[in-house]
Amino acid sequence: MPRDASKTKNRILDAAQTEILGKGFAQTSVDDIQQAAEISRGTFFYHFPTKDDLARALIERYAEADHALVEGFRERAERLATDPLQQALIFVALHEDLLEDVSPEEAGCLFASFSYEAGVLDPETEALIVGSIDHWRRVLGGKLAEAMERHPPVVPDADPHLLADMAYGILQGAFILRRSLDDPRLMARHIREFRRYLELLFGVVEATP
Amino acid sequence: MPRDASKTKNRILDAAQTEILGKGFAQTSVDDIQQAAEISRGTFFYHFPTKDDLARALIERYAEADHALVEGFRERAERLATDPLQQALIFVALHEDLLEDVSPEEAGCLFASFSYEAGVLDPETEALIVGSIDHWRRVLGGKLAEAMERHPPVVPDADPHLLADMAYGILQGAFILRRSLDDPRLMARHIREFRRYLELLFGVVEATP
DNA sequence: GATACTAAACTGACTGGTCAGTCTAAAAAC
DNA sequence: GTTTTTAGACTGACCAGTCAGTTTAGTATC
Repeated sequence: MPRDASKTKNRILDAAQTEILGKGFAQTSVDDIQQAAEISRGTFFYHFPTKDDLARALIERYAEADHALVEGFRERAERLATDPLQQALIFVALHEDLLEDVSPEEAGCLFASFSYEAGVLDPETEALIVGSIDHWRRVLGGKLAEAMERHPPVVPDADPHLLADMAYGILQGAFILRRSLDDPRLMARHIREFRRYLELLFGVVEATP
Repeated sequence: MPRDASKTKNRILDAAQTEILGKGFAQTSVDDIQQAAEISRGTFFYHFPTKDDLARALIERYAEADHALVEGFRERAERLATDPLQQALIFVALHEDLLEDVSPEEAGCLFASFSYEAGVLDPETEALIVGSIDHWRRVLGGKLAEAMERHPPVVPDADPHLLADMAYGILQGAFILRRSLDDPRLMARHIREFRRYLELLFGVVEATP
């Protein structure tokens, strides 16, 4: 009996996401989203009782996709190598591949966008973001911790989880830089540079002084 | 009541900055700012014809302060050491000191905040942000380039400007993480980790495999 | 007498949100 | 196999509130 509701709902979410990544949540009106999604104003509120509900749905979808992506990367890394250090390096390299050639519009993390607009989200959704970021950090941090057990780093007191945080930061910074800089490849190179650090830290590349 | 206009103007700017860093520009109303600054509505518009003018003034002030800070750090680094590598390391370490014990409210960069709210600023102000970010990158990148001439890095094709970008990212990422994480010292440790990378890259610390 | 401010009322555009009603497609009744 | 029913999907005009910005009339300070 019904028309395909989920299709429309996803169109709304898609439109909202690009709009919000560009302008921020508060500055994106329901009208903006409605026009971008090419649906009527009423349809928007049919699917999302309030604008805040949209925000929550967006974050939930984003968090799910993020989780799937990270787990996918982890699995691929574990399939491609048995050594945890190699797995960590592959995990990072997969991010590199993903971020080759990102347009300025695509460049951006919904989590970061909302983190600069505090107070919009209810505590549970806020917690979802924190959990999602944490998941990423734990996966990479965990692999690095395993790696350190087998391959002692060339400096004594290296902290695997601090390294993961650093990588997270490089990712976020790259998003911001991508918006003002022209080079579409820069993001991947930033991550590449981090990978090089790991290689150096674990003595994968020979130091040639 | 008082006659000192610049004092009031600065109070408005101060209030606006903390408010905007917390909630974002669009979500911060003139009333919010006016109440936080404890001035009347009329006074706000006496000093800033439009809300956008406030945004511009804020960015200009922030960019100036940023410039002064970076140049100050550069000068101190150049005073404390003659070797460009040591200067670069000190330059980074000074950031570390600055970011010891940052509260979640303070954690944030106005440039990043506005970068996720595109369309608010006029092109000139936008350019000011880009220029400001670029200045930071050029100072660190330049020092690292000098350093590489004197001290060849242990890996062959290290790019000093890419390294500076990475550092910028770590800084930005640390701001975002600081908002959801409890540890006030984390930011400094993130930067410290980057410094360690530089030391490793330039062979300042001995690799002990 | 000019500058710096206050207090409050006001305007108009725009915002999130509502609602009475229309459309669509499939199931039920004949 | 045509007609009727039904319920979810969708529409767009409309409402009430909020926002940036204006105006006005007045006070305090130098």
